[in-house]
Amino acid sequence: MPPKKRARVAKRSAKTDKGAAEGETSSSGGRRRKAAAAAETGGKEESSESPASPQHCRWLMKSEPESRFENGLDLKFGIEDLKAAPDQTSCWDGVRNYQARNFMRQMKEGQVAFFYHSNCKEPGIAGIMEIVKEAYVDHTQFDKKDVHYDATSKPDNPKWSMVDVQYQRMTKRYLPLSELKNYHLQHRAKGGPLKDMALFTRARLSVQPLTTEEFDFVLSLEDKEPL
DNA sequence: GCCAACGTTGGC
DNA sequence: GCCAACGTTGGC
Repeated sequence: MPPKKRARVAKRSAKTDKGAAEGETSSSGGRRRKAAAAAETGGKEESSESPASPQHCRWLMKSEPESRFENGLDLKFGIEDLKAAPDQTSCWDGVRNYQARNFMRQMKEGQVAFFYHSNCKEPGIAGIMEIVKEAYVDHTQFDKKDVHYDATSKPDNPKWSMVDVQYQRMTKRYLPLSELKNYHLQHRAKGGPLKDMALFTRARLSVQPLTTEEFDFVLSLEDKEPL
């Protein structure tokens, strides 16, 4: 991903878009590597089981809340940073993984997503945000100074997209990965809403879909004891 | 800091 | 189109 970075990570304030259009899949002419080309088409491998992708409406997006430097730039962007942004809104830039990008392209304004803290002391869900601007060109792919610069992407056919998200609220309590994992294992053994949760079945995906059942169950945990 | 899992690259 | 090598993600 980014020049050696995580595929998640958002940063700075949004509202700065201007990219307007963007569009689709752009599968350019065919010289792309096949894995990439396949991933880029989206639909297919992302839902290997269902020919017609389910149409997701809830999401989970990962970002690192603790400082970590790359090329002298801090990748830190936790929920507190989103909350502190102008209008509590930010673009979610820096995603450099096709599946994650494709999921972002499916996002609709008004949908909600969990803000997940990754690669930190205690990974887990910290809060909830709302998608306030649908997919448009991620400008950082063209910025040589940016950690997520992608020399292979050209302005006349951008590879990467981003969305804008707005802080909604913190969850009533932090929901640690360890707790979610306990439920996942439990549900996998005896059945339950988290049995196929992407956080565990596709651990490296930085932008992932949740079914409403998964989302509601996870959210119900904020009113329960830490387990 | 380690390293398993897995996505991407690129030779053939 | 296969697949080994390589690079990244992210928990622990």
